[in-house]
Amino acid sequence: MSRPPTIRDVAAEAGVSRSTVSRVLNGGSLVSPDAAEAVRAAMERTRYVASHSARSLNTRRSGAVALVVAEGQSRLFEDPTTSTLFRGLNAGLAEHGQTLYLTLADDDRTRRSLVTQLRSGLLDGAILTSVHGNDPLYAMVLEGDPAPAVVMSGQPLGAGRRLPYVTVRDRSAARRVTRHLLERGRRHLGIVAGPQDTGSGRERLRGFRSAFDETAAATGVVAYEAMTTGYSEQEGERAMIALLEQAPRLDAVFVASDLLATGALVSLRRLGRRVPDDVAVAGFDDSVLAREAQPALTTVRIPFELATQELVRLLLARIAGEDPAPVRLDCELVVRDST
Amino acid sequence: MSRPPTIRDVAAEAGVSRSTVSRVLNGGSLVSPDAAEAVRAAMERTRYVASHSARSLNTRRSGAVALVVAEGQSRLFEDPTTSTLFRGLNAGLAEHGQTLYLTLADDDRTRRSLVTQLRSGLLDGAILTSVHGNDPLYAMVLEGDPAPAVVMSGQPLGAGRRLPYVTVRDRSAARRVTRHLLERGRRHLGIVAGPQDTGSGRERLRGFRSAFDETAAATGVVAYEAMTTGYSEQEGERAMIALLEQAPRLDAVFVASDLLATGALVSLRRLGRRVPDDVAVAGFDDSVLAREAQPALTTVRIPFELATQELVRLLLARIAGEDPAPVRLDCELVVRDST
DNA sequence: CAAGTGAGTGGGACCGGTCCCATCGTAGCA
DNA sequence: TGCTACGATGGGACCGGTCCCACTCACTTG
Repeated sequence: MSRPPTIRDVAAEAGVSRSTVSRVLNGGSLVSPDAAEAVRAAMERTRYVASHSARSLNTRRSGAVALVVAEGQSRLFEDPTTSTLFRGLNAGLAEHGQTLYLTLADDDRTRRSLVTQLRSGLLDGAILTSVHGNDPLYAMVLEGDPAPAVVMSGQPLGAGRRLPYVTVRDRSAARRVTRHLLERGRRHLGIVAGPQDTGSGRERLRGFRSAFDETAAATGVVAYEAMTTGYSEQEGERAMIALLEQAPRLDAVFVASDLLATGALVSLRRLGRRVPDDVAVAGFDDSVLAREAQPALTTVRIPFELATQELVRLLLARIAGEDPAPVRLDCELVVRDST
Repeated sequence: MSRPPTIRDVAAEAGVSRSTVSRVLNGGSLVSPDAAEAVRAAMERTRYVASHSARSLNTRRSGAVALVVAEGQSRLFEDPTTSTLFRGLNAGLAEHGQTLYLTLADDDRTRRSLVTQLRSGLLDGAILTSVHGNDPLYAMVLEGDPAPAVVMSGQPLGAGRRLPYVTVRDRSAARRVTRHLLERGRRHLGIVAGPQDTGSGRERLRGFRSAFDETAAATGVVAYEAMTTGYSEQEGERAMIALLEQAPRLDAVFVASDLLATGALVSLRRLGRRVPDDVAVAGFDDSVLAREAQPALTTVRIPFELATQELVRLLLARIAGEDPAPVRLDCELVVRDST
């Protein structure tokens, strides 16, 4: 129960000065091999671990960043894409010596708390995800001089537009999916569009509409739309039912996420529609759900690996005080059994 | 882009000493109303936020703790119980001025990193969950003098037995569920038991067996068992199929979690068994899934609120250097439509 | 009226690192 | 051989708070 050893204890144990110990801790340049070895042995013996607060008081860096989920309703990680993002960022940031934490900012208390953590230096920065509309969080993290290092996963709306972000080209991907359904000869097209107060939700709907307007409207194809307020499986089930009530002859549907599409499949099965024979179904994300689905889902592959790398790059740049440009990534259509 | 204000700037602005500012920051006892007001106004004007590292260097407290998910395979929050735990702890800890982060410790790198964060003072403590078997993490967090403040959600096995923990009385709850199925007149009992390298998984199976041995074996009732290695929905689907192959005349099944049970329902539906007419199904947790399921699941209500409170209490006690006793909580059987 | 009391305040030391500068010793070079 | 250059090292100041102690001053009390 004695006090944990400090750098002075290690120095005494190794027979060198604290400066030398500090140098070993920070890469060991300008230290003789003998001294370095003596210090390492002393650290081992004393079970020394550097004090986080003392170090970060000088460096003005904590080495910790947060992935912030700004959405309250959701079951957090119900959607495997969030989980994928978390793991990817975790590994990517570790290479740069940063630790990643997941945290929630879905009400006034948690939002305030997050901003304080950023301003007080507990966190070096944050990556925002699942932000809806013009979330008050945007204004809060844009305030101050310097403003906290915050980047956005997905395209921000409202005040958040001033944040650096990484997104995929949702609109053009949605166009491609829609054209694919038309090429399959489908005539009664539907979309289960995601929440219209998120960038991806809006863009995917726009892409669907624009592909329809361009190539389909003239040829007598009809289109139907249903919206959701989130990306949960349950909402996918409900929206699919609503869509079929509106359009009983529906023969193809583009669903704005794989998780929503999983729900849509449940409803279709329950209502006795065969996929893809009666209704073709396409998703978005190419998450594990698309491969596991029965039948396997045609979907859009988001380049998660690349997106993660870019998010890490943007965040580190912001922490370094720079102002990086937003990133837009291309997606790939993955055709499977459901269309 | 000027330096953020320090306590000295605030003191100068308010015309008092930094001691007085510090007192206001820490509750404001022994400060005259005038001085307190002047300081508060100065903090407002300078947009002062106390440096986290400077503060925690003195207090030896960071005010941050982590909820650690030690399981690699899972989709993190697929199971809503983890999400519930996270939100509950978040709110409970906030009342004591602690922030909660979620973090992963499922491989060597992340385990080491966690322990360093605890020893360096970045984190004051941690709550472990989803730990399997005799995870190496146990040994790592038990080492040191003083050992880091770590408590366990769920009953630990292996070396972890020395950690304070909060668990429910899984065994007696499982007995109650099993007896309930028997009282419904079912004769071909099955269990989809959770992972046998977790405390809850083992205890729920033991409870099932003991209820069977006591009351059923003599009366010609038969029992079948299937195990899983995790608590995912997919494993529930697979285990249910395996169980039915082994026991086609099965007429009741106790599934060790609601998420597993959701999967079991999928398989039963696919195989044309009606619930509860052909097969009665009971789950565990009373998560949102149980209420949403078709039909609504009979299950065991875990007192989440109480469990969360107790976890907070145990963790704070550990942080304060105490050695609190483990906690075991009673559960309640909730009968719904599935049995 | 002197002494005691306690609220309110200020300042120095300190927490445990990092950073910068001064110093030392030796190898390299003219 | 003398001077320079540079690798290696030590020590003081400092990061921005908290803590403790000393001090003032008004007010109570014997």
